[in-house]
Amino acid sequence: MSMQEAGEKKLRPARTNATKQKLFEASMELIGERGAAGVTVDEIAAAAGVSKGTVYYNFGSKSDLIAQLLRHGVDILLARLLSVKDSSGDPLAAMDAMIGQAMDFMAEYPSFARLWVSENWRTPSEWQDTFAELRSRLLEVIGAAIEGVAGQYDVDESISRGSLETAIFGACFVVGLDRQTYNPERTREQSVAAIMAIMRGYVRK
Amino acid sequence: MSMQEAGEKKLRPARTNATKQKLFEASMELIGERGAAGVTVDEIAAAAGVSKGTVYYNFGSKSDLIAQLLRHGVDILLARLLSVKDSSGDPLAAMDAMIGQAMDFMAEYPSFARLWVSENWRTPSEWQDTFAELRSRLLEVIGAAIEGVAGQYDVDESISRGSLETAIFGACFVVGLDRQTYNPERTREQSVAAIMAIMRGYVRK
DNA sequence: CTAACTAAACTGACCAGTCAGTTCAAATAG
DNA sequence: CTATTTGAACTGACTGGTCAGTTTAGTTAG
Repeated sequence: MSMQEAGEKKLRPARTNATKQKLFEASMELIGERGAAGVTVDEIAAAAGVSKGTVYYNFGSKSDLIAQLLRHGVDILLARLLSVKDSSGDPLAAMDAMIGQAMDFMAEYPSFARLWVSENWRTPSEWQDTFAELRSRLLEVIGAAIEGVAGQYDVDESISRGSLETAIFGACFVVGLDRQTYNPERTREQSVAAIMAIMRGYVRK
Repeated sequence: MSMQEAGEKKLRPARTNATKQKLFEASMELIGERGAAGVTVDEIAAAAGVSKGTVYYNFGSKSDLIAQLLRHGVDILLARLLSVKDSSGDPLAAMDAMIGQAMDFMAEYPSFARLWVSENWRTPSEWQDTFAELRSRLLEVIGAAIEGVAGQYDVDESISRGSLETAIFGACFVVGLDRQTYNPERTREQSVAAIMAIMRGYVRK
């Protein structure tokens, strides 16, 4: 479950980046399992094989660690979504590929997905602004993909673009998590197909 | 935000039921906002206008309170979903009505929805079994509605029933919560339409 | 040499759960 | 009709423990 660099944080002493990486991995795992409030800084430090002081040397606070964790995860997800090139020229196929990427991400970083759905709709929350920003970055990408479909197919304009984005975005998280938690036998393709039903219902018959 | 009786718990001294009700309402609100781990029993007691001891008199533990809270909420949601009578004879219309009921529920009890998505995919969790049971009760109802559609329309059999249930179920929560948190201007109808796109993509053109 | 890290002790706030005691409405007795 | 008893419902101070964050003096690696 390695979270390779996605955000290229300026070149700082190698040790620091390695340490931050270990802390990201450890805290992602623990927080995904037991929730942000349910995990102690001592546990995170221990799981990362690092002392507590190091956590505070690298991050200002537990809250700050989690905020950076959220950005880190979204950077990775975004990179994957953007890696989808619409080579075939069919925007529906591109959409399919993107949802596939999302499913892979959920399977690889289920803890991130759990953290996201656990804290995303909390109000007020310490990470409200972080979530708002990250959410809109993600919805932008999905919105562009829908835009692509709308440009090349006859679509049901009575369906609001925003609600559609939300439904797809949300379905990716929920279907991905449900697969991991309750239905491990479900295949990636089945999951993608179910979510793609939204798009097929969006384009006119 | 009153949670009227849904489960008709045997006739017990009036005071206790009233107290439990107040505790349900108060804890639903607080836990929905700050998460199960982020709320103290003292706060819940204070918000319900009751002493801490009363919480422990009525519930065995904080954990037990939350488990009962989950059941309580699901009872209400189930009652609403089941209130949809397929009077028109069109299973797609029935589906539409059910999703509408779900949207109303999410708007009325957003805190329940937040609690659900916050804790549902935690593993291991104190409420794992509770969630598994409640989840299957809910999916059963949605599954029956899909069954109805499949019986009367030509449907894309390549889409797995289970994944479809999950996608719709999850989309209801996510779209409902997103509306409340980020897009209050979105109408109930827009939300229902977006989710119904899944169903329209499921039936053959 | 110095930034990164360690180890361990410490502070102050917070919190789940307990328990001895109080309230009061309804039942029973006189 | 009044006095007494009962017990379910409730109270809130208290206990034992936890945890975020700080500090400090020393160690390691680049």
